[in-house]
Amino acid sequence: MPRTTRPTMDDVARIAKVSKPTVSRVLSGSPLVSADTRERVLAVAREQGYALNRHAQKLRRERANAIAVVLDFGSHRQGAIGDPFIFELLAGISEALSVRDLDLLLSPSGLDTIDGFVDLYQSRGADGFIVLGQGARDALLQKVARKDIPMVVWGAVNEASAYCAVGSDNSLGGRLAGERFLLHDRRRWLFVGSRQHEEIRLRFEGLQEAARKNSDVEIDVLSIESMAFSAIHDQANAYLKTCTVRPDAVFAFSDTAAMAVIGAFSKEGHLTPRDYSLVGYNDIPPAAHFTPSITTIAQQTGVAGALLVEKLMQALDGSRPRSAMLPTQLVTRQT
Amino acid sequence: MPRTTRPTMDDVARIAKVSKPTVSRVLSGSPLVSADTRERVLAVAREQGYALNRHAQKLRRERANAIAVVLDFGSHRQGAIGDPFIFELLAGISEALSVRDLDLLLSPSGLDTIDGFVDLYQSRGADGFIVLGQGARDALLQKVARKDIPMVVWGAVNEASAYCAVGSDNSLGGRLAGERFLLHDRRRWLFVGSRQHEEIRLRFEGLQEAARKNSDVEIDVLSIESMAFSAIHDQANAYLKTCTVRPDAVFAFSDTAAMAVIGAFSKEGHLTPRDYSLVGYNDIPPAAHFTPSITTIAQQTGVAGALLVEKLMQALDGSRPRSAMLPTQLVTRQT
DNA sequence: GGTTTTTATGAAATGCATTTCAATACAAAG
DNA sequence: CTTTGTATTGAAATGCATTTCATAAAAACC
Repeated sequence: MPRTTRPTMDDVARIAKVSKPTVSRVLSGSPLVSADTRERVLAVAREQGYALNRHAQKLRRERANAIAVVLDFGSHRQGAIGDPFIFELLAGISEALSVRDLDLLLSPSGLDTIDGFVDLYQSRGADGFIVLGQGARDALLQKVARKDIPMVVWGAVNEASAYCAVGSDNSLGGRLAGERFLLHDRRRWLFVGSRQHEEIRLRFEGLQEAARKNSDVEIDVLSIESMAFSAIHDQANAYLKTCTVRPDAVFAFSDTAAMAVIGAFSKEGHLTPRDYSLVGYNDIPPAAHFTPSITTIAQQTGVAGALLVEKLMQALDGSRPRSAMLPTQLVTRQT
Repeated sequence: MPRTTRPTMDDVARIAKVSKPTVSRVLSGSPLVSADTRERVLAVAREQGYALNRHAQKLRRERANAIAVVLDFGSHRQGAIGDPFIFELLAGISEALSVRDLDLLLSPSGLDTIDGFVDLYQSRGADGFIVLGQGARDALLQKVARKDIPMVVWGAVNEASAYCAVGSDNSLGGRLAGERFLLHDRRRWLFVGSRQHEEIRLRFEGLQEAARKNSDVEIDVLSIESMAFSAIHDQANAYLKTCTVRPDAVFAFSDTAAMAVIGAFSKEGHLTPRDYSLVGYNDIPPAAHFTPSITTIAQQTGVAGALLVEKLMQALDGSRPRSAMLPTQLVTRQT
């Protein structure tokens, strides 16, 4: 007759004729057990189909062994403007956590208020947080950081900030785009993106900085309201129809947005690279194969996830990791 | 002097002058407490900054309140062929779980063997599993299902399968593509994708089925080895250079792959829609705005996530949910 | 007024592993 | 042969909330 209830550590101990602590030691790889005891215990555990109860373990150890990754799906759905880019970031994080044997809790609910963060943290639901894109909630994150909750953020790097951020040099990205426009003698620039997002605002600032090198340059802004692909497309289309002077340079906050702009503008006969230069952001794979291929700003996605996790580990160890800025690079293509 | 150790339920009980069970009842919203006791307890809990220990709760309740979502990042990195599509699926799942107050454990490690699944399940790390894309590991999943572990899979729907699957009608998708090719009098078809993946194999079968309606049709297969965007691009390019007869119709397993093919072929002067018809898969947002815009098969991403979760809930309740097939649709565009 | 029901609350048992501290056994040293 | 050190192992305390069962109090019924 098969056992009706799962074996516990006590059962294993009894059958292997050792004590519970010994079983515990074996299972957590402690060197304090003799080789044959270890083997005996492992054999019994295996033959009994024993699996240790993670919650008992976490309760006792007083840590969750899990990291919450916060991600604003809202802005990534229906149009996925979030790009393969965020996905790669997530993949990198997942891998880095995996290596450290930490669970990844994806976008737990309730993290739109401090209380949500504090509660999840205090209730030991997560040992730390990785926030992807501070978006428009910088204020919230500042408060979280002040509560001494381990957290790192992907996004705009700001030395004055209370939290540790990792992100690419957005302002440099903007500058690179602007310099390219200058090189091509473009004077009427259009910035596409929402300045509510800190990181995107920095890109805009970089662009402005480049613009100052030539007093003729004028920058207009198309402030994106929805992240949905088709919404951007429509907004861009409407813009072109109503603007007094058509832009001869466009800097879009993402490659996907750039694609939307290309489509919208071409419907009105405004073509790149003929009529305007275009620079996107992120260098997602299709950007290279789009027609025309898209000039863009590449970020170092590969290392980003690992770096975020590394910084968070430092925070877990009680130290205060420094923010880090990853280099960005202009990838010159047709547009 | 501030308390050095977190308050426990006992503390709250003592301060509120009630017993521990009463606090527990209040916190879990039981109707078995009088209104003023409830209020008093909540007030004390708030003022003491009490947060219940989730692990103690999970230990006692004997459930994790968490679902593991398994996702093969490997095939989605460096080129993200996984598409915005998988991301949308994930968003849908995240939301549906959130509503039910379940945590989402993203791709926990070790789930590449049965033991991994069994262990995570038995150790109560997760109450159930959602697997995104059975890929090449159908055999593993069959075994998991036979262990009576609650699981639903996004992918190929096969009635003979031991597990519950939700997916779109892949074979219909293939048929629709084939019919379009027939309509345009295309005879030399090329299928781009790996038949190791069950879902993709079904699309191929659908295509074959359509082909049987006309005896002149010949189908060649470009078997994709890597999911990376540039790898597909290179493979497609190499194919075109070495094939004896150039294809006049291409059915690609994803829109992203379709983009890669368009790029690769156009380099050799082989253009769509002039020289060949092309049908992609997934209808990701950029597909509509690519130049040329891509004809594709649309899946019902919106409901997929919610449906997966719903089926899994049934499985958790002990019933055996039926597999479900979502309709697919041809979206006709330029290619 | 006495009895049955309902409502509200508490005592104690339970879920399970880890860690500290003490004890034993055995080997090395003097 | 005693002393000291080392390697193994175990008893008991600990981490914290939920649930069952029992009890007390209040309300409803005859």
